[in-house]
Amino acid sequence: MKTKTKRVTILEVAKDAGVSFSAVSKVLRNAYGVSDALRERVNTSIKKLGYSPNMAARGLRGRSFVIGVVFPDMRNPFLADIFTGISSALQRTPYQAVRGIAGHSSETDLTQAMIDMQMDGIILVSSGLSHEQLTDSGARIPLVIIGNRPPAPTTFDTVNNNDEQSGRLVIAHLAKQGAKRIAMLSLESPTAMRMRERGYTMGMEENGSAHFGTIMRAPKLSRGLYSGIEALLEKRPEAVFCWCDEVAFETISHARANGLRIPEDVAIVGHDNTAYCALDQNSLTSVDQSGEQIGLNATKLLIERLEGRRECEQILLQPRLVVRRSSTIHA
Amino acid sequence: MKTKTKRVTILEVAKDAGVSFSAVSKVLRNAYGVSDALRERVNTSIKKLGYSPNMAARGLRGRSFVIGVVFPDMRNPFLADIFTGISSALQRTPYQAVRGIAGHSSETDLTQAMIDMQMDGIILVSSGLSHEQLTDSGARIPLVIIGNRPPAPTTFDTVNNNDEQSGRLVIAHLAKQGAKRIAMLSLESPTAMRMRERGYTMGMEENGSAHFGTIMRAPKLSRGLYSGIEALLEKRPEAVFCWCDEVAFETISHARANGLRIPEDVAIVGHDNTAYCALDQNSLTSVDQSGEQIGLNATKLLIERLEGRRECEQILLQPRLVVRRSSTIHA
DNA sequence: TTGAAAGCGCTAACAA
DNA sequence: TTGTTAGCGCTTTCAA
Repeated sequence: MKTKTKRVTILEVAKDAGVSFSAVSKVLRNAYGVSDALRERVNTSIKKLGYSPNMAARGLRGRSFVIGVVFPDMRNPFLADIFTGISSALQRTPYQAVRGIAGHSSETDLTQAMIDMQMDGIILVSSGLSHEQLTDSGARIPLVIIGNRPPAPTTFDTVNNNDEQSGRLVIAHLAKQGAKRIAMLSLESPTAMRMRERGYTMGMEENGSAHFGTIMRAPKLSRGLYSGIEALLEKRPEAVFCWCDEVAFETISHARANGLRIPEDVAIVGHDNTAYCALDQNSLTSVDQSGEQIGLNATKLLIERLEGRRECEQILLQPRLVVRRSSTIHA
Repeated sequence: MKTKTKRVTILEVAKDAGVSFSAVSKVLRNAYGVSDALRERVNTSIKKLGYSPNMAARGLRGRSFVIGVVFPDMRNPFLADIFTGISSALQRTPYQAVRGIAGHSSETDLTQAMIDMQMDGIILVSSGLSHEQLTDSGARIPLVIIGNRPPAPTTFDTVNNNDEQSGRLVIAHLAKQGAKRIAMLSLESPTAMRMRERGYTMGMEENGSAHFGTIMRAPKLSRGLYSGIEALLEKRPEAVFCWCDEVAFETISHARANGLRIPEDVAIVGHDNTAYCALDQNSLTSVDQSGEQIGLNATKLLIERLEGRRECEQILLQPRLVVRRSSTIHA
């Protein structure tokens, strides 16, 4: 077995600086009662020896100053936006940098693993966990949930896009252009999707076309989606509202392959306004929910929690529609 | 400050099972000299109490059984493939699950942070670090580098796609269709790109069209790329070989926006064969370098290292070309 | 086959 | 203002 290279410890720094090792710890923690001279001396030694604190040891006693971020997968570029928000929010705080963590194991395992690694708090994105599981996790560690709206959280905070609003924005936009037969491609698990569907349904009702509505739900891993999209397109809807941009891109692909023109034969709208929407070959109308803002807010909430807040807080952000060619029926 | 919920420790398990706490530790580590009866009893208590070992404390003494994965960013879907490979490789080993970590801080900081968190080893993907920095890191912690081919590594292992081959495959394919003026859009930092460029150059020479070659390098964050692509397209090359699919998609977008037909006016080839290539609106010819295989191999190497191997190893994988409409000039 | 005891590197009372 | 002293939860000798 490989012998790990010996690290510089707080003890060696203390010896080098000619002080007690707890003095070094104090400097590290910005604790009270350290003279400038001592601080200076210690800092010099730290730099000289290239010391850096051992997080594991640190976490064993107090806080580790590391927060964990759990993503369902890495493939959705929208998640990257959220992470950007988290990163920049952390930069302005006295806290250590983020460590974003994604994995393939089950979310419960991952969350547990993070607790095991002494993370101070966790941000869970688009989790498929039940309300009960979330409540349980929240009782064990400070927790912020993104993209999931449980009825009445008691142990954790949430940050969400106003998904009803998303659905209504889309339907209003399409209805204004005269569309009636508007279908929706949704997703099975996260509760945020239920909200988006509700917005869609409300919109359809306001539009007086509820009768023409169809919601099709796909399982998370967009496998069986293919046949689903084909089947949906065969019904010749005037427009399709897709729960995320990736699915919308695929719908565009299928429509084209079947000789349908976009938006003349079928208008398509996505959600998240990810970078690819702007590409000429997609030119996809999409709902922008600012992942960066979401990440920013989630981090803010988590830090407040770590600092002592006990009551739960819920944040709801407003989306906006970015219109492009894919839904501009009458140009 | 929030008081953390008390965790179940090894001590409580010991009490519950009526054994010494070191006996529990032995069961946990599958150490020698534990009777089946004792093991049984301890395991029952572990399940009953829902105990799970504290990684930080464990890492303080021995191995943490956690390995870190550093990605340059989250936006390239090819990186997700690599992560898939790493995950599945770890599933078959006696080692703990992976924790993939991505961040915005500098790579050196991240690597350091991982060492601080007691990770046993690190996989660095598409790192921009210098050979010296890599050598230094490799001396401190078991290290595997992906997508970077330093001349003669002495402290770490590498797994790479045969990037020269990638370049040659593309040029051969285009040359066979009569193309001469083939441009390449490359990237500044990682050395893997230098290899890919070399393959391109060699291909152009074999094709007798070295004279017509142009390599344009973009900085990592595809910002200034836009104007670059425009400028490149204005020279009206017959084909453009892009260092990755994302850039190829953007090139397609610009070409279309400028009224160029693909592939009649300009053929386009990408690299990585990511999922979007197959979409009808892209139908992008691309080099497949199997991220999953790369991740798998990297993990294998890292585990070998952790188990004691001292000599460095280099693995080179062969790419293959997946032809689609974007480069089928004569259909 | 089991258990006792000594740390790993650090934080956070407490004493000096 | 500084240093002393307990641990945090675990691994790993070494005795019993």
